[in-house]
Amino acid sequence: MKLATEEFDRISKALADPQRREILQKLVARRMNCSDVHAMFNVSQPTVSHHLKELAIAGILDKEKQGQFCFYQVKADVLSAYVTELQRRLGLEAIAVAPRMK
Amino acid sequence: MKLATEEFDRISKALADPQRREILQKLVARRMNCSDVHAMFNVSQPTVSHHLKELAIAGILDKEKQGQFCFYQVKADVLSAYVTELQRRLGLEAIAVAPRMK
DNA sequence: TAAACATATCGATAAACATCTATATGATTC
DNA sequence: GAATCATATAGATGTTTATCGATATGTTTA
Repeated sequence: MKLATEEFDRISKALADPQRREILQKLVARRMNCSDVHAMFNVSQPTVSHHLKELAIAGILDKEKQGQFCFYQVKADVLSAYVTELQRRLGLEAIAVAPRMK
Repeated sequence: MKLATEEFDRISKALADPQRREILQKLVARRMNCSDVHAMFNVSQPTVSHHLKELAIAGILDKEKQGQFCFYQVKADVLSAYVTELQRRLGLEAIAVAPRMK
């Protein structure tokens, strides 16, 4: 998977906010819905919703509606492609990067 | 080299601006001074100076004064540490990441 | 020493953005 | 169907930030 420059920059921006980065890290550990995430941080529910949306728009979260709940989970392949592209742009040799096993 | 969270976040922010990212990429290719960089982009000299400063503060550029010139070059070890830490936080297995040979 | 050059800083401006409260929308339950 | 719960949207606010022109500072050259 090859990321276009706009996608790459969008992801970089999505990762640049510490609050959003922390939310993302929680979702790396496990798939969660909005209120699960909300319960983990001292920010309002709309703020969480906003950050999840940004991460989803950037393409690194998958959004899945189940009844009244809305589950978000990381797209490991996109994250992997991002890191690979980052290494390329930074002139770092990537010998290999693979998604962690479940 | 292990990056603290503040250093990590600072680097993430430094990489998040497209203009700054492009400047950084030029410096990955070769060490340059401020006016060399300025000549490559359609932004003012103070803007270039500002971005270089941000990248240096984030710890990913080394600043070396030579007479009236000021050379900047990437710190490959810091970039490498950043990518490794990013992989860790994103749950991606890094099999190996090494600075490119000169 | 004056002029030219390289870089940094100052102060201003406009845009982006993180956050909030209030509210709307949609799904479940009693 | 009314109340409750989950999530999203709207609108406002304060902060950060990318950018600029003007200028200061320091270095080289004529």
